[in-house]
Amino acid sequence: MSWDLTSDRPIYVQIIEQMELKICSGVYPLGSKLPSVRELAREASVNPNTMQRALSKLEETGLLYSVRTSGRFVTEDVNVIKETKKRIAKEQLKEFLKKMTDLGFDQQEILSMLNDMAKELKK
Amino acid sequence: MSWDLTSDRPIYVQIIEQMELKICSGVYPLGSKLPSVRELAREASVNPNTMQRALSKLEETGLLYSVRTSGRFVTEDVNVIKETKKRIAKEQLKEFLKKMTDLGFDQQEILSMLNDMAKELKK
DNA sequence: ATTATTGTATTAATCATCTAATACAATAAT
DNA sequence: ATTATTGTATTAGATGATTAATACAATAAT
Repeated sequence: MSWDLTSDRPIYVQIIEQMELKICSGVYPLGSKLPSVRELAREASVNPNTMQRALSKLEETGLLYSVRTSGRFVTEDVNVIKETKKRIAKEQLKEFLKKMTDLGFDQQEILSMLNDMAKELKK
Repeated sequence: MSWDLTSDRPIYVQIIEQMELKICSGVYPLGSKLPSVRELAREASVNPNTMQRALSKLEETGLLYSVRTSGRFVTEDVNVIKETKKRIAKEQLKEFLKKMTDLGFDQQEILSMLNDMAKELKK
């Protein structure tokens, strides 16, 4: 498991987002058991409290649930995951389009640049 | 002039990015004089020190320059602006594509969703 | 000449995040 | 029964961003 906590945003927020991504993409499968808070904290090289904070937030949105003394699990509800995926995608699209149009690019230019970049990344 | 400083990133970083955007898109034209540090701070509802910090960073990248006691100006070098615009666009494209592919979308899906969102925003 | 405005620097206080060090209760594992 | 592991809670300290309150030097405006 890899963690990239190098951005200028709060660490616990970065953890939330990357955990969401891992769940949506199946790195942590539906209903599967997560490593313990302490283990995850070790993995990510953060304080257990920080990891705990992120995980608690993820329970509020229904993506995780915890069984006291047994462990923490990914939701078994496919819908929650689908909705999360949709929500994130929409956020990303909106943010990206706003920034690019603010920069002065029109839709055609954006699509063209996107194709170029996709090609470049495929290499 | 409008400022959106509501994200979870450091305020001075948000200012830097929005200032870059305003310069690249011509809100602050080539060679034009900016409002004073104090005035900009008032506009953005931040402490003058915070604004000063952001502006100093923008000088390091050559986008602004200051003439002591006279004021602060946008660079007259078109190239600097062009390069900045290119740099930001590339960053955005890369970040966006990574997140979307991490989420599990393929290129075709991404393009399709982008078109949908563009239509929706145009309304 | 005087005044106001400019960018800049300094120091202290405040606030949120993060770390650190524990502790507790519940229960699975032994 | 005992032990180890689980999630959770609490308190204190460290760090960095932000605000606050000034101060200074240079010069444009008057």
